[in-house]
Amino acid sequence: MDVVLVRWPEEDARLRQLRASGAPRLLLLNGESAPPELSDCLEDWIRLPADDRDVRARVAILSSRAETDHPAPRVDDAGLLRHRGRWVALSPVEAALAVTLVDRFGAVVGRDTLARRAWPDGVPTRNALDVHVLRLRRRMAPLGLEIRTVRSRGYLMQASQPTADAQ
Amino acid sequence: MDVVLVRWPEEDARLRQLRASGAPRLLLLNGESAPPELSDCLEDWIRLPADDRDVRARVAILSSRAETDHPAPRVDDAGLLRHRGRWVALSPVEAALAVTLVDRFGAVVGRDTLARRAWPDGVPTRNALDVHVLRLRRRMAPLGLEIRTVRSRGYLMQASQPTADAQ
DNA sequence: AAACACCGTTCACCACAGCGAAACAGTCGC
DNA sequence: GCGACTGTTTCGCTGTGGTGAACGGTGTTT
Repeated sequence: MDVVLVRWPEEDARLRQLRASGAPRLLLLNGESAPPELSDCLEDWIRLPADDRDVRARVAILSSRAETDHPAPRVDDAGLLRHRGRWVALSPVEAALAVTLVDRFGAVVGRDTLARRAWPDGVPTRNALDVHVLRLRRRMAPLGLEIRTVRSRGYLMQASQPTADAQ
Repeated sequence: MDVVLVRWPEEDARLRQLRASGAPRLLLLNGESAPPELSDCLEDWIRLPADDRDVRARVAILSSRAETDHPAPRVDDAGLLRHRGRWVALSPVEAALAVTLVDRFGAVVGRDTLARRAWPDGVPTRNALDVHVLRLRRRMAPLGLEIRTVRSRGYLMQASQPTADAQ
């Protein structure tokens, strides 16, 4: 994934956007500025002037973290679910569900919440949600995303990983 | 948490130990060495000679990551027991028990306290609590958490002791 | 020391509810 | 008409919570 270079503190507004979008970013410190407070593991900084190798090394680290760490997908305005450079097209109902799940990526979303977002005027059947979640699951799988069921509580979207559940 | 400073590449052996132990570490690059490949988010590097502010800033970042990366477990509002980036879903009864135990993480919680939290209107059977503690134990194990029994006192939740089978 | 009650662990079993998945059917747009 | 989208039914698996019972360790009583 591409790492965005940000002059700091000059481009502070742009930095906020990048943080919100989750893109990996490298802050380029000019001269005597105080070191920044990093928001997460997808952010790093380096003081200029710097060895070109060092800049490239930090960019490479951020890039690899963005690939393997906690990548947050997003649903664009055309209903495309994008994740790690790839995408799949979603149907309207699936997009509504995906938006809600991505919105709370990594956290549980109740079935009733999902149902209201997908069918504001009332859920057709008790099983309709299950079926659409099933279809969404199959669409998302190639992107390395999965929807985990939390029984009697709802669903949780996360990056596919063989963790957290064994017996 | 204390951040360990490592001269690199001189102290490579020591670095391996630190990586295995999970301690946060800052690599001090001497002169013209090529930048290292970082193993995780608890590792960072800086090229010497460096501004003292910069070293302190990177130490501070690593330290705060170490704090927030290995906190006590927590039970989120959906009944998920989260610990060190992983999670397991708990049933309602288990969640009630886990909340109480996490609340006093590392300290003993009396059986009566647990029973009242799980069944405010009275415990169904004499060994109902035991059975649910057993089930909770098995669910938590993959997270590296365990419940120790303190005879005639209650139970205590803590991180699993290393037992020859770890990852 | 043996017998005993107490406490906790673990297992097997059951009834029930939530959810998964397939298969089918109706609708809409190109 | 074809394919995509959606809704519905049905079947069955699995998680859940409660129960009884067997097992074992511990401290007390006789």
